[in-house]
Amino acid sequence: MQTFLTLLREHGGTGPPPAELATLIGRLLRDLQDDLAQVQPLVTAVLDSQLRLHLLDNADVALVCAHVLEQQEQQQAACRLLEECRVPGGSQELVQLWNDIHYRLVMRKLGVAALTPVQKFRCRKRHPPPPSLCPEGLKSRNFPREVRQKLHDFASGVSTNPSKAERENLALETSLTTEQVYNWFANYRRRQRALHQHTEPAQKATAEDPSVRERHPDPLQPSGDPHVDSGFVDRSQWPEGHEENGPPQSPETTQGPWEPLALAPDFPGDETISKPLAPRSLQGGEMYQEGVSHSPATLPSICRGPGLYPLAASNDMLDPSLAAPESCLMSLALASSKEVSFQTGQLVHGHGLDFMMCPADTTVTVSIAALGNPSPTGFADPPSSIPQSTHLEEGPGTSSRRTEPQAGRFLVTQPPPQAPEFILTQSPPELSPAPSTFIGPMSAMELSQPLPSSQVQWPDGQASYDAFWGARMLLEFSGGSLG
DNA sequence: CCCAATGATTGACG
DNA sequence: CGTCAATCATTGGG
Repeated sequence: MQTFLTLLREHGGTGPPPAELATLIGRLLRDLQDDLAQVQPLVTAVLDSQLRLHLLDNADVALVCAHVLEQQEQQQAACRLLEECRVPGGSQELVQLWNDIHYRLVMRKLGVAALTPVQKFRCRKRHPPPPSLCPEGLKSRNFPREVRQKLHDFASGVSTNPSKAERENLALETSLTTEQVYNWFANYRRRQRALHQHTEPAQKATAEDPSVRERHPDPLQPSGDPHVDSGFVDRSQWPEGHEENGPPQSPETTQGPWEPLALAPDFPGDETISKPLAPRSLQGGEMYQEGVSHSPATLPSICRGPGLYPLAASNDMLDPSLAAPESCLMSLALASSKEVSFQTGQLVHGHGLDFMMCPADTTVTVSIAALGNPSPTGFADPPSSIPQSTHLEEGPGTSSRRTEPQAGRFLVTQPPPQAPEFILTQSPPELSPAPSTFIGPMSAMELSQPLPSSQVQWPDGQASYDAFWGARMLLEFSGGSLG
């Protein structure tokens, strides 16, 4: 102790270099910080030292010195100290101390013994810590917009109650922890329920469904197209959904197997459809129902016209969620076929499609863009080499967990050369388990049977593809009537 | 300053 | 262990 004091007073190139000295003093100050009587002379010596600025670059030194000053009611001096110290990388502790100092000042000014959380927040806003203490700036507590968008899309497109595997996938995609993903969905479900109990307490049949989207304009869905938002089907509605949740609701009730359309009240669902089923094309940049793993930022715009267009142009990421249980993907397909049957233009990707839920006599135009090279063994096999891409940003602390799901993950940077198109003209949607027969002209085919899931054939009839690795489908329904 | 939105935490429950 | 409800803390915007 005395040694340090003399060292500080008489430092003249003989002692250890300043950085080393700062480390030592920092350690000493830390050890003594609870003993004000002992630490005080040391702090004074540091602050009076010629090496003051060097020493204060040590986080421990700065912290204890500022703390001591603050305890001595020298808040201004403590703040000046924190402003002039240059701790490399900043320090959360120092930021906290900075805030505590200003809390104290505000408390004194207001004459109160404690601050409410909101008062603290205002104080932090009014007195932000110096940049040197937090070089990365203050980060928002809220998740980034893209992250929330992705979670929202999953909730509205796949499930509000994702399985553990799905949550883990989402966590990987969003750089959140699985716990954060879980919390998000829990909050989402809860708040959706609360919202509906307020907005439509009368409509019991539908109000109890937590999956229906809110009516308020969603800040995350600014497209203004209500079609976009209506594509929700809870996975548990379908036979594959094993994790039953929510109030039991028989699919065979008045609404049929389809979920009521929250945002399309014009379509009662069990009535013969009266609206023209004019096929609608996606406009450039228009939002469409999102697949499992694509955030809007990565979604390409679709231009429809004669012929087919690659639906993904660049750096599209395909992820392990495509290999998720069939139920997930089937639900998505079913949701789409249902929703899109009235609001065309749904974009889906997945392992396969099940059109059994389609309205009878519906002509379904399915445009498929393969993200990769079609092969006889699979729709589009993952590229052998994974091109580098900036899409997948490794978040801190996640790299270790990324290993095993990454097996099925690949990135696509090249649009497919040519995507085929075929037309399904579907007979009444009996749930016939009969295998489908594909008879089709060149680039279109007629289906006389419901298309079983996981089986779609290219028009050329060459091969059957059961894995849509990265395929995206644009479904356009027209001319059908509800049966 | 107020308020709504949002993420996290906690305890109860099956 | 997973879910829910209640509640807290934080935040952004009017």
